Amino acid sequence: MRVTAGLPPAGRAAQIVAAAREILERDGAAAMSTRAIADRVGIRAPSLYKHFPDKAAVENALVVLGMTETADRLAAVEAIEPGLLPLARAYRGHALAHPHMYRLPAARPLPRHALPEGLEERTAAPLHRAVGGDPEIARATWAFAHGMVMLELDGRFPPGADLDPAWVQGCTAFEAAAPARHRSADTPAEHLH
Amino acid sequence: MRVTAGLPPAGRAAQIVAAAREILERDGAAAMSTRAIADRVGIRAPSLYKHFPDKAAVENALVVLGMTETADRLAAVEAIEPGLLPLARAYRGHALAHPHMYRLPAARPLPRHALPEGLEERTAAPLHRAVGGDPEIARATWAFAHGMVMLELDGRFPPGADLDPAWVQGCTAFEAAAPARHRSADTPAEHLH
DNA sequence: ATTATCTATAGATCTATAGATAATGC
DNA sequence: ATTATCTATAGATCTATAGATAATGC
Repeated sequence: MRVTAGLPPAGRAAQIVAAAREILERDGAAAMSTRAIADRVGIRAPSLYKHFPDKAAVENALVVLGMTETADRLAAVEAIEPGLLPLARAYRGHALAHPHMYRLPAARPLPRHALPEGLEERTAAPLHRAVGGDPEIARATWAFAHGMVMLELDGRFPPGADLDPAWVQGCTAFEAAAPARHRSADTPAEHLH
Repeated sequence: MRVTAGLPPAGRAAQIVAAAREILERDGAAAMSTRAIADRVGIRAPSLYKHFPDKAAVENALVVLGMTETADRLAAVEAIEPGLLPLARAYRGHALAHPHMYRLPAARPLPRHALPEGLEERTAAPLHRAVGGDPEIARATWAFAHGMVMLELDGRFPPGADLDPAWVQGCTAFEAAAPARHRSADTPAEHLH
């Protein structure tokens, strides 16, 4: 009962982050005001400052949450079905399912000072492995995936266009360029210079 | 003299767009308030509404300007030195030189209703030609270039990283996937399925 | 005694409209 | 007569602080 009614400070901070997340996911970053967050928690906006030093701290918590979930999801996909294309599909699916949670850590400068040690690397690791460890190709592939997601989220492709072929083309092209390592049988083998 | 002192309405609208652009390029979209624009023109903010129905109309003029300049630049590069890599370098250079002007038409939903007929297609045409006309590869390549630019602008790559190799890798990969057409001699020819 | 919360409010914005005034063009 | 401009201001925000009050934990 106590737990349900008046939650302790530690739980309150978690409630605030959860509320911020719900507003962010439903209405976007612009709607995520301190007042909107507080309303959802059932307190007044100034009370937030007893739990977080400022609004950026709440946002940073969401960034960490978003990156962690992405990292977990990509790692899970990698474990089940290795390869670039499955990873890319999961990446796209996750971003489209949570567009605002995607934008927060991906489409803005990253608050690196607020991140747990190693999270950024952990998020990138499955992609790095999928392209055979080449950092240049990993960057190019990341940019491709990020660009595809952003252009789709911003409605920049023709309305109703089937974007799957473009994803396949991109993944195929980068797989072909990647150093052969655990390459699946149906991928054409070719020389690299 | 008359021209320099009190410009006619038509010129005033152009002045407003120019002022908005200068603020946008220097301080970004958030700084481009109606008041900041008006200050720079030397009038009061409410006077803007005699020349534009609302602030969005001024922004739309900047979007058209940005897209037109990008289209012109890419067409010029294509005429001088055909190929995907020169185009990509020009694209990157233009975006880095004018980051906020890049973001306005590229990193937000596009106000298509406010665009001159054919401008969107004209901007995309050089890239389409550079990848041999395949629309899927063109989309993938566009996404790659946009992603590279956005990640660089948002400081998402490691600080001080040399991104040129990633651009080369991406362009090479997509050129290899593109249908052979005016392909340069040093590009490895290979089959497509 | 400490902590969480509240009310009240500072202090900065923003876009846009209403209505008055001055300047320009027939 | 029309047009551009002005002042004044509506009406909505925003984040964050100050200081009072209530509740909780020794």
